[in-house]
Amino acid sequence: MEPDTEERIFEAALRVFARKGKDGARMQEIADEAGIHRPLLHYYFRTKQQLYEAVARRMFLQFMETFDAPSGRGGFADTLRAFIDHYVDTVHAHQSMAMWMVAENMAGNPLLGEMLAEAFATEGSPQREMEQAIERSIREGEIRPVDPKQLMLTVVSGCVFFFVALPTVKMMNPLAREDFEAFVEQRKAHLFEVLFHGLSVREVSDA
Amino acid sequence: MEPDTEERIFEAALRVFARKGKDGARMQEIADEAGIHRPLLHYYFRTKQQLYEAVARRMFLQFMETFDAPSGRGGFADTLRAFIDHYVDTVHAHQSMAMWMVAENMAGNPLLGEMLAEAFATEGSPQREMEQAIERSIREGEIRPVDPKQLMLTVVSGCVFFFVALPTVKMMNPLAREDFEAFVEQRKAHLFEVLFHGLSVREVSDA
DNA sequence: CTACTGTTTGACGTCTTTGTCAAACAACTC
DNA sequence: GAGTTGTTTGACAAAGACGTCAAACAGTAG
Repeated sequence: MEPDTEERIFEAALRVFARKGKDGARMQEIADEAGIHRPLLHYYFRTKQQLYEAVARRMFLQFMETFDAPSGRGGFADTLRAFIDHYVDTVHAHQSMAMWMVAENMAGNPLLGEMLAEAFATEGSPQREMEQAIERSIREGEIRPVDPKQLMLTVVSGCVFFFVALPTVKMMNPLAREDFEAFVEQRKAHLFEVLFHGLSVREVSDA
Repeated sequence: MEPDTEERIFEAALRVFARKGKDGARMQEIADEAGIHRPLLHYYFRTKQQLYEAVARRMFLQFMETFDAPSGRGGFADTLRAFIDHYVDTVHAHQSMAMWMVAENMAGNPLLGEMLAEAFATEGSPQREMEQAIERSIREGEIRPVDPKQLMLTVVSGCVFFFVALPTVKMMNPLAREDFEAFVEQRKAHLFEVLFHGLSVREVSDA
Protein backbone atom coordinates (compact mmCIF):
# COMPACT_ATOMS: atom_id res chain seq x y z
CA MET A 1 0.00 0.00 0.00
CA GLU A 2 2.50 2.47 -1.11
CA PRO A 3 1.23 6.03 -1.26
CA ASP A 4 2.49 6.74 -4.78
CA THR A 5 1.33 10.30 -4.47
CA GLU A 6 1.73 11.19 -8.11
CA GLU A 7 -0.52 8.38 -9.28
CA ARG A 8 -3.14 9.19 -6.68
CA ILE A 9 -3.15 12.81 -7.79
CA PHE A 10 -3.50 11.63 -11.34
CA GLU A 11 -6.52 9.49 -10.70
CA ALA A 12 -8.17 12.07 -8.49
CA ALA A 13 -7.62 14.72 -11.12
CA LEU A 14 -9.10 12.44 -13.74
CA ARG A 15 -12.29 11.99 -11.78
CA VAL A 16 -12.69 15.62 -10.78
CA PHE A 17 -11.93 16.97 -14.23
CA ALA A 18 -14.42 14.54 -15.74
CA ARG A 19 -17.11 15.62 -13.29
CA LYS A 20 -16.55 19.36 -13.31
CA GLY A 21 -14.70 20.11 -16.49
CA LYS A 22 -11.38 21.94 -16.65
CA ASP A 23 -12.72 25.25 -15.40
CA GLY A 24 -15.20 23.86 -12.92
CA ALA A 25 -12.58 21.73 -11.23
CA ARG A 26 -10.82 23.19 -8.20
CA MET A 27 -7.30 22.29 -7.24
CA GLN A 28 -8.52 22.02 -3.66
CA GLU A 29 -11.12 19.45 -4.67
CA ILE A 30 -8.55 17.38 -6.51
CA ALA A 31 -6.30 17.52 -3.47
CA ASP A 32 -9.14 16.42 -1.21
CA GLU A 33 -10.05 13.58 -3.54
CA ALA A 34 -6.46 12.43 -3.51
CA GLY A 35 -6.23 12.85 0.26
CA ILE A 36 -3.29 15.24 0.16
CA HIS A 37 -2.57 18.93 0.65
CA ARG A 38 -3.04 21.32 -2.20
CA PRO A 39 0.54 22.58 -2.61
CA LEU A 40 1.58 19.05 -3.40
CA LEU A 41 -0.34 19.31 -6.65
CA HIS A 42 1.98 22.12 -7.63
CA TYR A 43 4.98 20.19 -6.47
CA TYR A 44 4.25 17.30 -8.83
CA PHE A 45 2.61 19.19 -11.68
CA ARG A 46 3.58 22.83 -11.80
CA THR A 47 0.26 24.34 -12.75
CA LYS A 48 -3.36 23.40 -13.20
CA GLN A 49 -2.86 23.66 -16.93
CA GLN A 50 -0.02 21.17 -16.88
CA LEU A 51 -1.93 18.78 -14.66
CA TYR A 52 -4.84 19.02 -17.04
CA GLU A 53 -2.71 18.35 -20.08
CA ALA A 54 -1.00 15.42 -18.42
CA VAL A 55 -4.35 13.81 -17.72
CA ALA A 56 -5.58 14.73 -21.19
CA ARG A 57 -2.71 12.93 -22.85
CA ARG A 58 -3.33 9.76 -20.92
CA MET A 59 -7.07 9.95 -21.63
CA PHE A 60 -6.37 10.29 -25.29
CA LEU A 61 -4.05 7.28 -25.41
CA GLN A 62 -6.63 5.24 -23.57
CA PHE A 63 -9.26 6.36 -26.02
CA MET A 64 -7.14 5.33 -28.97
CA GLU A 65 -6.61 1.89 -27.50
CA THR A 66 -10.36 1.50 -27.40
CA PHE A 67 -10.32 0.83 -31.12
CA ASP A 68 -7.97 -2.07 -30.62
CA ALA A 69 -10.66 -4.72 -30.51
CA PRO A 70 -10.34 -8.49 -30.94
CA SER A 71 -10.94 -9.12 -34.61
CA GLY A 72 -13.47 -11.93 -34.23
CA ARG A 73 -12.50 -14.65 -36.66
CA GLY A 74 -15.67 -15.79 -38.36
CA GLY A 75 -16.93 -13.27 -40.84
CA PHE A 76 -17.92 -9.66 -40.47
CA ALA A 77 -20.81 -10.43 -38.13
CA ASP A 78 -18.39 -11.71 -35.52
CA THR A 79 -16.04 -8.81 -36.07
CA LEU A 80 -18.83 -6.28 -35.66
CA ARG A 81 -20.27 -7.98 -32.60
CA ALA A 82 -16.82 -8.23 -31.04
CA PHE A 83 -16.12 -4.58 -31.77
CA ILE A 84 -19.40 -3.43 -30.25
CA ASP A 85 -18.93 -5.57 -27.15
CA HIS A 86 -15.40 -4.41 -26.67
CA TYR A 87 -16.17 -0.77 -27.29
CA VAL A 88 -19.18 -0.62 -25.00
CA ASP A 89 -17.37 -2.50 -22.25
CA THR A 90 -14.36 -0.22 -22.48
CA VAL A 91 -16.44 2.92 -22.32
CA HIS A 92 -18.46 1.41 -19.52
CA ALA A 93 -15.32 0.69 -17.54
CA HIS A 94 -13.86 4.13 -18.25
CA GLN A 95 -16.81 6.47 -18.41
CA SER A 96 -14.64 9.41 -17.49
CA MET A 97 -12.66 8.82 -20.65
CA ALA A 98 -15.68 9.10 -22.92
CA MET A 99 -16.94 12.22 -21.21
CA TRP A 100 -13.46 13.64 -21.42
CA MET A 101 -13.18 13.14 -25.13
CA VAL A 102 -16.57 14.68 -25.73
CA ALA A 103 -15.81 17.65 -23.51
CA GLU A 104 -12.50 18.21 -25.30
CA ASN A 105 -14.23 18.08 -28.65
CA MET A 106 -16.91 20.53 -27.62
CA ALA A 107 -14.35 22.90 -26.16
CA GLY A 108 -12.32 22.68 -29.34
CA ASN A 109 -9.14 22.28 -27.36
CA PRO A 110 -6.15 22.66 -29.69
CA LEU A 111 -4.24 20.03 -27.71
CA LEU A 112 -6.81 17.48 -28.87
CA GLY A 113 -6.23 18.52 -32.46
CA GLU A 114 -2.50 18.00 -32.11
CA MET A 115 -2.92 14.58 -30.56
CA LEU A 116 -5.43 13.52 -33.17
CA ALA A 117 -3.22 14.64 -36.01
CA GLU A 118 -0.27 12.80 -34.53
CA ALA A 119 -2.27 9.63 -33.97
CA PHE A 120 -3.60 9.55 -37.51
CA ALA A 121 -0.15 10.08 -38.95
CA THR A 122 0.69 6.63 -37.60
CA GLU A 123 0.09 3.97 -40.21
CA GLY A 124 -0.94 0.85 -38.35
CA SER A 125 -3.63 2.48 -36.25
CA PRO A 126 -6.47 0.25 -35.04
CA GLN A 127 -9.02 2.59 -36.60
CA ARG A 128 -7.57 1.96 -40.03
CA GLU A 129 -7.72 -1.77 -39.42
CA MET A 130 -11.40 -1.69 -38.58
CA GLU A 131 -12.06 0.48 -41.59
CA GLN A 132 -10.15 -1.90 -43.81
CA ALA A 133 -12.08 -4.84 -42.43
CA ILE A 134 -15.26 -3.09 -43.49
CA GLU A 135 -13.90 -2.38 -46.95
CA ARG A 136 -12.80 -5.97 -47.36
CA SER A 137 -16.18 -7.31 -46.35
CA ILE A 138 -17.84 -5.02 -48.87
CA ARG A 139 -15.52 -6.11 -51.67
CA GLU A 140 -16.16 -9.74 -50.88
CA GLY A 141 -19.89 -9.09 -51.00
CA GLU A 142 -20.35 -10.11 -47.40
CA ILE A 143 -22.13 -6.89 -46.52
CA ARG A 144 -23.93 -4.22 -48.50
CA PRO A 145 -21.91 -1.30 -49.84
CA VAL A 146 -21.97 1.51 -47.33
CA ASP A 147 -19.46 4.26 -46.64
CA PRO A 148 -16.97 2.70 -44.19
CA LYS A 149 -16.29 5.99 -42.44
CA GLN A 150 -19.97 6.66 -41.94
CA LEU A 151 -20.45 3.16 -40.61
CA MET A 152 -17.61 3.56 -38.15
CA LEU A 153 -19.16 6.78 -36.97
CA THR A 154 -22.56 5.19 -36.60
CA VAL A 155 -21.21 2.27 -34.60
CA VAL A 156 -19.16 4.48 -32.32
CA SER A 157 -22.11 6.84 -31.85
CA GLY A 158 -24.29 3.97 -30.75
CA CYS A 159 -21.65 2.70 -28.35
CA VAL A 160 -20.71 6.01 -26.76
CA PHE A 161 -23.56 8.45 -26.88
CA PHE A 162 -25.78 6.88 -24.25
CA PHE A 163 -22.98 7.21 -21.73
CA VAL A 164 -22.59 10.93 -22.22
CA ALA A 165 -26.35 11.45 -22.00
CA LEU A 166 -26.93 9.07 -19.12
CA PRO A 167 -29.39 11.14 -17.06
CA THR A 168 -31.64 11.64 -20.06
CA VAL A 169 -31.41 7.99 -21.05
CA LYS A 170 -32.25 6.88 -17.54
CA MET A 171 -35.20 9.19 -17.53
CA MET A 172 -36.55 7.77 -20.77
CA ASN A 173 -35.76 4.11 -20.20
CA PRO A 174 -36.81 2.38 -16.95
CA LEU A 175 -34.46 -0.53 -17.52
CA ALA A 176 -31.49 1.82 -17.63
CA ARG A 177 -32.15 3.05 -14.12
CA GLU A 178 -33.40 -0.20 -12.58
CA ASP A 179 -30.74 -2.56 -13.90
CA PHE A 180 -28.06 -0.72 -15.76
CA GLU A 181 -25.94 -3.79 -16.43
CA ALA A 182 -28.89 -5.50 -18.12
CA PHE A 183 -29.52 -2.35 -20.10
CA VAL A 184 -25.95 -2.29 -21.33
CA GLU A 185 -26.19 -5.91 -22.49
CA GLN A 186 -29.48 -5.16 -24.19
CA ARG A 187 -27.88 -2.21 -25.90
CA LYS A 188 -25.01 -4.29 -27.29
CA ALA A 189 -27.42 -6.87 -28.65
CA HIS A 190 -29.71 -4.23 -30.13
CA LEU A 191 -26.90 -2.35 -31.81
CA PHE A 192 -25.55 -5.45 -33.46
CA GLU A 193 -29.01 -6.61 -34.44
CA VAL A 194 -30.18 -3.40 -36.03
CA LEU A 195 -26.87 -2.57 -37.65
CA PHE A 196 -25.89 -5.94 -39.01
CA HIS A 197 -29.19 -6.80 -40.53
CA GLY A 198 -28.95 -3.54 -42.33
CA LEU A 199 -25.64 -4.69 -43.71
CA SER A 200 -26.23 -8.32 -44.57
CA VAL A 201 -27.12 -9.05 -48.18
CA ARG A 202 -29.57 -11.77 -47.25
CA GLU A 203 -32.20 -11.04 -44.70
CA VAL A 204 -33.28 -13.68 -42.24
CA SER A 205 -37.05 -13.43 -42.17
CA ASP A 206 -38.66 -14.03 -38.84
CA ALA A 207 -42.12 -12.64 -39.42
CA MET B 1 -33.05 47.72 -35.25
CA GLU B 2 -34.15 48.08 -31.73
CA PRO B 3 -31.47 47.25 -29.21
CA ASP B 4 -33.60 44.85 -27.16
CA THR B 5 -30.79 44.46 -24.70
CA GLU B 6 -32.27 41.52 -22.86
CA GLU B 7 -32.53 39.40 -25.97
CA ARG B 8 -29.03 40.31 -27.08
CA ILE B 9 -27.69 39.29 -23.68
CA PHE B 10 -29.60 36.07 -23.98
CA GLU B 11 -28.13 35.11 -27.32
CA ALA B 12 -24.65 36.17 -26.34
CA ALA B 13 -24.88 34.12 -23.16
CA LEU B 14 -26.08 31.15 -25.16
CA ARG B 15 -23.06 31.22 -27.42
CA VAL B 16 -20.51 31.85 -24.70
CA PHE B 17 -21.93 29.23 -22.35
CA ALA B 18 -21.97 26.70 -25.19
CA ARG B 19 -18.33 27.44 -26.01
CA LYS B 20 -16.88 27.65 -22.55
CA GLY B 21 -19.31 25.85 -20.28
CA LYS B 22 -20.91 27.34 -17.22
CA ASP B 23 -17.71 27.68 -15.24
CA GLY B 24 -15.46 28.58 -18.12
CA ALA B 25 -17.73 31.39 -19.24
CA ARG B 26 -16.94 34.88 -17.96
CA MET B 27 -19.58 37.52 -17.41
CA GLN B 28 -17.23 39.99 -19.07
CA GLU B 29 -17.04 37.84 -22.17
CA ILE B 30 -20.80 37.58 -22.39
CA ALA B 31 -21.05 41.34 -22.03
CA ASP B 32 -18.48 41.87 -24.77
CA GLU B 33 -20.28 39.42 -27.05
CA ALA B 34 -23.52 41.30 -26.47
CA GLY B 35 -21.79 44.65 -26.93
CA ILE B 36 -22.80 46.05 -23.55
CA HIS B 37 -21.26 46.78 -20.17
CA ARG B 38 -20.98 44.05 -17.61
CA PRO B 39 -23.20 45.51 -14.86
CA LEU B 40 -26.10 45.38 -17.28
CA LEU B 41 -26.00 41.62 -17.10
CA HIS B 42 -26.74 41.92 -13.40
CA TYR B 43 -29.41 44.48 -14.07
CA TYR B 44 -31.38 42.12 -16.30
CA PHE B 45 -30.49 38.79 -14.70
CA ARG B 46 -29.44 39.14 -11.11
CA THR B 47 -26.65 36.60 -11.00
CA LYS B 48 -24.63 34.37 -13.28
CA GLN B 49 -26.53 31.40 -11.92
CA GLN B 50 -29.87 32.91 -12.86
CA LEU B 51 -28.65 33.89 -16.31
CA TYR B 52 -27.41 30.37 -16.80
CA GLU B 53 -30.68 28.82 -15.70
CA ALA B 54 -32.69 31.13 -17.93
CA VAL B 55 -30.67 30.06 -20.92
CA ALA B 56 -30.83 26.44 -19.82
CA ARG B 57 -34.60 26.46 -19.73
CA ARG B 58 -34.86 27.84 -23.22
CA MET B 59 -32.33 25.35 -24.50
CA PHE B 60 -34.26 22.52 -23.00
CA LEU B 61 -37.55 23.59 -24.54
CA GLN B 62 -35.85 23.91 -27.89
CA PHE B 63 -34.39 20.44 -27.46
CA MET B 64 -37.79 18.96 -26.68
CA GLU B 65 -39.28 20.52 -29.80
CA THR B 66 -36.65 18.70 -31.79
CA PHE B 67 -38.65 15.52 -31.40
CA ASP B 68 -41.65 17.15 -32.99
CA ALA B 69 -40.95 15.90 -36.48
CA PRO B 70 -43.29 15.73 -39.46
CA SER B 71 -44.79 12.25 -39.32
CA GLY B 72 -44.14 11.32 -42.96
CA ARG B 73 -47.32 9.75 -44.31
CA GLY B 74 -46.30 6.67 -46.22
CA GLY B 75 -45.18 3.86 -43.99
CA PHE B 76 -42.44 3.65 -41.42
CA ALA B 77 -39.68 4.20 -43.94
CA ASP B 78 -40.95 7.70 -44.63
CA THR B 79 -41.46 8.40 -40.97
CA LEU B 80 -37.93 7.32 -40.13
CA ARG B 81 -36.40 9.24 -42.98
CA ALA B 82 -38.39 12.35 -42.09
CA PHE B 83 -37.38 12.07 -38.45
CA ILE B 84 -33.70 11.69 -39.29
CA ASP B 85 -33.77 14.61 -41.71
CA HIS B 86 -35.60 16.82 -39.28
CA TYR B 87 -33.45 15.87 -36.33
CA VAL B 88 -30.13 16.31 -38.09
CA ASP B 89 -31.23 19.61 -39.61
CA THR B 90 -32.39 20.94 -36.26
CA VAL B 91 -29.19 19.99 -34.50
CA HIS B 92 -27.23 21.39 -37.41
CA ALA B 93 -29.04 24.71 -37.14
CA HIS B 94 -28.71 24.81 -33.35
CA GLN B 95 -25.40 23.17 -32.58
CA SER B 96 -25.13 25.03 -29.32
CA MET B 97 -28.30 23.32 -28.17
CA ALA B 98 -26.91 19.84 -28.69
CA MET B 99 -23.65 20.67 -26.97
CA TRP B 100 -25.59 22.25 -24.18
CA MET B 101 -27.69 19.18 -23.55
CA VAL B 102 -24.66 16.94 -23.56
CA ALA B 103 -22.76 19.22 -21.22
CA GLU B 104 -25.70 19.34 -18.83
CA ASN B 105 -25.97 15.58 -18.88
CA MET B 106 -22.28 15.10 -18.19
CA ALA B 107 -22.35 17.63 -15.39
CA GLY B 108 -25.37 15.89 -13.88
CA ASN B 109 -27.06 19.23 -13.36
CA PRO B 110 -30.12 18.75 -11.11
CA LEU B 111 -32.00 21.41 -13.05
CA LEU B 112 -31.89 19.14 -16.07
CA GLY B 113 -33.36 16.33 -14.03
CA GLU B 114 -36.26 18.52 -12.95
CA MET B 115 -36.99 19.66 -16.48
CA LEU B 116 -36.78 16.13 -17.84
CA ALA B 117 -39.12 14.80 -15.19
CA GLU B 118 -41.58 17.57 -15.86
CA ALA B 119 -41.44 17.06 -19.62
CA PHE B 120 -42.06 13.34 -19.34
CA ALA B 121 -44.99 13.83 -17.04
CA THR B 122 -46.76 15.45 -19.95
CA GLU B 123 -48.80 12.87 -21.83
CA GLY B 124 -48.78 13.98 -25.45
CA SER B 125 -45.04 14.46 -25.74
CA PRO B 126 -43.52 14.07 -29.21
CA GLN B 127 -41.14 11.43 -27.91
CA ARG B 128 -44.05 9.21 -26.95
CA GLU B 129 -45.55 9.69 -30.39
CA MET B 130 -42.42 8.55 -32.15
CA GLU B 131 -42.13 5.60 -29.80
CA GLN B 132 -45.73 4.65 -30.45
CA ALA B 133 -45.21 4.91 -34.20
CA ILE B 134 -42.41 2.36 -33.81
CA GLU B 135 -44.58 0.05 -31.74
CA ARG B 136 -47.41 0.29 -34.23
CA SER B 137 -45.14 -0.55 -37.12
CA ILE B 138 -43.85 -3.56 -35.24
CA ARG B 139 -47.35 -4.82 -34.44
CA GLU B 140 -48.36 -4.44 -38.04
CA GLY B 141 -45.33 -6.43 -39.12
CA GLU B 142 -43.93 -3.55 -41.11
CA ILE B 143 -40.60 -3.71 -39.34
CA ARG B 144 -38.78 -6.34 -37.32
CA PRO B 145 -39.39 -6.50 -33.59
CA VAL B 146 -36.80 -4.38 -31.82
CA ASP B 147 -36.96 -2.51 -28.55
CA PRO B 148 -38.51 0.87 -29.40
CA LYS B 149 -36.59 2.71 -26.71
CA GLN B 150 -33.30 1.26 -27.88
CA LEU B 151 -34.13 2.18 -31.44
CA MET B 152 -34.96 5.75 -30.47
CA LEU B 153 -31.65 5.96 -28.68
CA THR B 154 -29.78 4.55 -31.65
CA VAL B 155 -31.37 6.99 -34.06
CA VAL B 156 -30.76 9.98 -31.84
CA SER B 157 -27.19 8.87 -31.21
CA GLY B 158 -26.54 8.72 -34.91
CA CYS B 159 -28.08 12.15 -35.47
CA VAL B 160 -26.41 13.99 -32.60
CA PHE B 161 -23.11 12.42 -31.73
CA PHE B 162 -21.13 13.58 -34.71
CA PHE B 163 -21.91 17.16 -33.82
CA VAL B 164 -20.53 16.92 -30.32
CA ALA B 165 -17.39 15.20 -31.59
CA LEU B 166 -16.90 17.40 -34.61
CA PRO B 167 -13.13 17.95 -34.42
CA THR B 168 -12.51 14.21 -34.23
CA VAL B 169 -14.96 13.49 -37.03
CA LYS B 170 -13.37 16.10 -39.24
CA MET B 171 -9.99 14.59 -38.54
CA MET B 172 -11.14 11.12 -39.53
CA ASN B 173 -13.33 12.02 -42.50
CA PRO B 174 -11.99 14.29 -45.28
CA LEU B 175 -15.47 15.01 -46.60
CA ALA B 176 -16.53 16.41 -43.24
CA ARG B 177 -13.87 19.11 -43.37
CA GLU B 178 -13.91 19.81 -47.09
CA ASP B 179 -17.66 20.04 -47.63
CA PHE B 180 -19.54 19.78 -44.41
CA GLU B 181 -22.97 20.29 -45.96
CA ALA B 182 -22.39 17.36 -48.28
CA PHE B 183 -21.19 15.30 -45.36
CA VAL B 184 -24.36 16.05 -43.42
CA GLU B 185 -26.51 14.95 -46.35
CA GLN B 186 -24.45 11.82 -46.72
CA ARG B 187 -24.88 11.13 -43.06
CA LYS B 188 -28.66 11.39 -43.23
CA ALA B 189 -28.80 9.00 -46.16
CA HIS B 190 -26.41 6.57 -44.54
CA LEU B 191 -28.29 6.53 -41.25
CA PHE B 192 -31.58 5.81 -42.92
CA GLU B 193 -30.04 3.21 -45.17
CA VAL B 194 -28.26 1.22 -42.52
CA LEU B 195 -30.98 1.50 -39.93
CA PHE B 196 -34.02 0.86 -42.07
CA HIS B 197 -32.69 -2.15 -43.85
CA GLY B 198 -31.98 -3.56 -40.47
CA LEU B 199 -35.59 -3.06 -39.63
CA SER B 200 -37.43 -4.07 -42.77
CA VAL B 201 -38.72 -7.62 -42.85
CA ARG B 202 -37.88 -8.12 -46.51
CA GLU B 203 -34.39 -7.32 -47.68
CA VAL B 204 -33.85 -5.75 -51.06
CA SER B 205 -30.93 -7.63 -52.51
CA ASP B 206 -28.57 -5.61 -54.62
CA ALA B 207 -25.57 -7.88 -54.83
C1' DC C 1 -39.28 73.40 -17.57
C1' DT C 2 -39.74 69.85 -14.12
C1' DA C 3 -40.49 65.47 -12.28
C1' DC C 4 -40.49 60.80 -12.80
C1' DT C 5 -39.29 56.17 -14.47
C1' DG C 6 -36.41 52.98 -16.39
C1' DT C 7 -31.65 52.20 -18.29
C1' DT C 8 -26.71 52.68 -18.53
C1' DT C 9 -22.17 53.71 -16.72
C1' DG C 10 -17.81 53.78 -13.94
C1' DA C 11 -15.84 52.69 -9.65
C1' DC C 12 -15.55 49.84 -5.57
C1' DG C 13 -15.52 45.83 -2.09
C1' DT C 14 -15.32 41.10 -1.24
C1' DC C 15 -14.37 36.62 -1.92
C1' DT C 16 -12.27 32.79 -4.22
C1' DT C 17 -8.53 30.57 -6.45
C1' DT C 18 -4.12 29.89 -8.06
C1' DG C 19 0.68 29.74 -7.41
C1' DT C 20 4.91 30.56 -4.39
C1' DC C 21 8.00 30.10 -0.48
C1' DA C 22 10.38 28.97 3.38
C1' DA C 23 10.38 25.96 7.03
C1' DA C 24 9.47 21.20 8.88
C1' DC C 25 9.85 16.44 8.09
C1' DA C 26 11.43 11.81 6.60
C1' DA C 27 14.49 8.63 4.72
C1' DC C 28 18.90 7.34 3.59
C1' DT C 29 24.24 7.80 3.45
C1' DC C 30 28.55 8.59 5.30
C1' DG D 1 25.12 11.66 14.82
C1' DA D 2 25.57 15.02 10.92
C1' DG D 3 24.43 15.80 6.22
C1' DT D 4 21.88 15.45 2.04
C1' DT D 5 18.07 14.70 -0.88
C1' DG D 6 13.42 14.56 -1.78
C1' DT D 7 8.67 15.31 0.17
C1' DT D 8 5.12 17.56 2.89
C1' DT D 9 3.11 21.38 5.39
C1' DG D 10 1.22 26.01 6.71
C1' DA D 11 1.15 30.71 5.56
C1' DC D 12 1.23 34.31 2.18
C1' DA D 13 0.78 37.28 -2.21
C1' DA D 14 -1.39 38.40 -6.46
C1' DA D 15 -4.89 38.14 -9.81
C1' DG D 16 -9.37 37.66 -11.27
C1' DA D 17 -14.36 37.41 -10.99
C1' DC D 18 -18.76 38.41 -9.18
C1' DG D 19 -21.92 41.38 -7.45
C1' DT D 20 -23.27 46.20 -5.63
C1' DC D 21 -23.99 51.08 -5.68
C1' DA D 22 -24.62 55.67 -6.46
C1' DA D 23 -24.46 58.80 -9.96
C1' DA D 24 -25.38 60.00 -14.91
C1' DC D 25 -28.45 59.65 -18.69
C1' DA D 26 -32.63 59.34 -21.69
C1' DG D 27 -37.16 59.44 -22.57
C1' DT D 28 -41.94 60.72 -21.26
C1' DA D 29 -45.73 62.96 -18.90
C1' DG D 30 -47.59 66.69 -16.62
